[in-house]
Amino acid sequence: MRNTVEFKKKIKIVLVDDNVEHLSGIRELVSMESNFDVVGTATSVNVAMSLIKKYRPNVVLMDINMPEKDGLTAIMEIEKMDVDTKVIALTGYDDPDLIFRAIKVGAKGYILKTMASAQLIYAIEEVAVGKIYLPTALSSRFFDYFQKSFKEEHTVVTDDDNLLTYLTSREEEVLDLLTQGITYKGVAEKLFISETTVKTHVNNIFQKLQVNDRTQAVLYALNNGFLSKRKMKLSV
Amino acid sequence: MRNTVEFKKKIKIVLVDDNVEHLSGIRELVSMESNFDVVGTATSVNVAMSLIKKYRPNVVLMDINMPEKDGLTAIMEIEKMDVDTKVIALTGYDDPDLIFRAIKVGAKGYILKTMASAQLIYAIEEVAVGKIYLPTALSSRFFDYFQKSFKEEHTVVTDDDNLLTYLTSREEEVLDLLTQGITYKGVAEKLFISETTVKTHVNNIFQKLQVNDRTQAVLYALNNGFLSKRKMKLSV
DNA sequence: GTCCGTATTGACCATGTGGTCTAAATCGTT
DNA sequence: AACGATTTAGACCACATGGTCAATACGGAC
Repeated sequence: MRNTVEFKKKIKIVLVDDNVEHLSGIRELVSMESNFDVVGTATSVNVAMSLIKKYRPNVVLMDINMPEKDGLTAIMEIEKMDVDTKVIALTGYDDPDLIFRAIKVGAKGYILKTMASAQLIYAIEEVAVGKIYLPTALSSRFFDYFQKSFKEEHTVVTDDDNLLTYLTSREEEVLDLLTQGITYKGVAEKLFISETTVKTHVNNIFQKLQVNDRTQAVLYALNNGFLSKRKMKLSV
Repeated sequence: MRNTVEFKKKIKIVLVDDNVEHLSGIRELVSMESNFDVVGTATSVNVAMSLIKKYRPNVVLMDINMPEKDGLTAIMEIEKMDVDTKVIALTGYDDPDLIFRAIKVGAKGYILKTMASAQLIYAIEEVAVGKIYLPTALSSRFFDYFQKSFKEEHTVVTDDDNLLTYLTSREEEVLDLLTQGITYKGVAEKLFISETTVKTHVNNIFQKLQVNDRTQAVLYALNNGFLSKRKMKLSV
């Protein structure tokens, strides 16, 4: 298994950590692998970015507990560069929110500093070939967090006393057009009905949604998952 | 290890699959475990729901490739019941979108029918004790999909030609109030300026956002991450 | 000091919008 | 056949909204 790797190019790595001792520690550890090539190290995000632009490494090990310029925004910037450089987040804390945000901004791996060195090596190898690596302990934290954040969104949208449910289908059509910023006249033309009729519908919508102008109606619709409804019917 | 389990209560399981043969196959498989107790099986979501309400199982194995009432909506409903019943999605396909949606609606596990039976047993045990179980192969699919969907959102919001950037800070304040559905008079009172001034600001906003009424302005603001901006400054 | 951008305010007017009342045609239900 | 809900439509009115022009005041930039 390891032999096949020998034939490939070495994995180019850049290390980023504001703590110099950590940096050399990690460097020593990573350098022990014969197919790893540490092309640069940095103690600040700014230096790291220029290193990355220069060497185009395969993998960046990024400490995300740095002051000044935050490690997360650094990951975002690297992602925005749209190059083939993968970032593994490195930190001391297994805070679910931090894990979630790191993955969200594009980290391809997340390793705790307390984890065994073998795990770090393995993560680098996996990430280098395009996979995403999250230790099981961390991935379950991630999933928990993910589901919770979605459950909150749900309870808001799926609320039983959602006034949108009182709308008739025609009123929904009209509201749909209102949420696109269309005037009475525009709606009337689209639905092939008179402007007066549109006004009647709109007034009924206001009554049912307990608002008194179109902006509030649109806001209510958007905040209560009006757009999500038709999506649900097709895809969930 | 297994001995400690013996002292605990058995894990109550409900199986749901529209294919009767699959159903009996899974039942046979699951029943072999001494600490599993299959309290019911169903070939339709409706029957399944009443079984779940009746027996309050610890785990539900749910085939999500069923016609008529979809398995995913079934999971949503179970979640909405807010009971301590965990659902493991069971399917033949490792479609990333399907995996993502299943987890999104609250599935605590996702197993392919082609996977080894030992994996299913393990998944049930893990999920029963409150963990989330996704085989590595599937979790990497999930993460890929997750990051892609977020990357798309990003590119929209971070768009360079975002007209919102042309607004002055005062105009942003006014727009902020507009996105809450407040009238000229209301805005004037909140900002301690005259109604006329508000109108001027609003007109300038329309010019800059290239729209011609407040609804469209609000929609533009919402669609281009106006609200997300202040959040970002604090939390990313 | 002068210029430019921003914030402020007033006046005027056309039109869009919201509120209310009435009423006809249609459709499904009882 | 009768009823209720929905969809359609007109009339009328008050007021909010959007468009335009002009003017003052303040701050920073050159």
